Amino acid sequence: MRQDLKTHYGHLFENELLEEINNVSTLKNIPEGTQIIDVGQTLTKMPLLLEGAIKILRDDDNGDELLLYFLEKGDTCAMTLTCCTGSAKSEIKAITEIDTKLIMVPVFYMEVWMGKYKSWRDFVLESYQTRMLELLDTIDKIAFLKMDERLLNYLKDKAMINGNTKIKTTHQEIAYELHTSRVVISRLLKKLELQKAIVLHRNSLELLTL
DNA sequence: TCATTAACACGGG
DNA sequence: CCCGTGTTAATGA
Repeated sequence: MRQDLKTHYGHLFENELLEEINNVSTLKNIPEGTQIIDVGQTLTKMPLLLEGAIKILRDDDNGDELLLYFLEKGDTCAMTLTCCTGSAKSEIKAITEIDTKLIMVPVFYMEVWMGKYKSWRDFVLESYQTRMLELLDTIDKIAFLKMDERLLNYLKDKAMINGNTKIKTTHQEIAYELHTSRVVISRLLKKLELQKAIVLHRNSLELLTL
């Protein structure tokens, strides 16, 4: 784990901090499609991503969901950052998008390191800033883009994260994450296929334009 | 006009 | 058969 830390966070944190992280954290390998955090769950550890990707979803009252953004390597969970003091509950749901390797840090150390290490403070603040911008970007898309543009955007994000233009998903799953109905997704996907932007298969599709 | 809902047929695993 | 997919008709915003 020490080597993993060095590789992914060595350029951010000084050796002393890396050593502390190493001493108090646990390394986890989490398979694709695993729910890591649920709404209402109390957060006791904060994740530092080494490899893989996690999708962050917001649940509404009816059990409907909406994709907020993806976390990739080097990212951390902003939700954890906001409720590191006390024992606040999570407002979001986190599910691994692909196989993911991450380090879990007990939230107790978050505060300690905030005062002790400038590099940690900078990292937390910058993460917070980045997540905020991602959120704004998502809000912009929901507010100003039509569903067909959002769909294409979503597919490109997926392709980017998987490092592959072949995307393994169903129309229904896309519909949930973009918060619309499957009929719409099916129709739009069909349209994209006619435009030669994608190729449709069962349980997967392939992106042709990047 | 366009999204949603329900309903149905098709077909692959 | 079960489920994902493609399509349509009715309804509503």
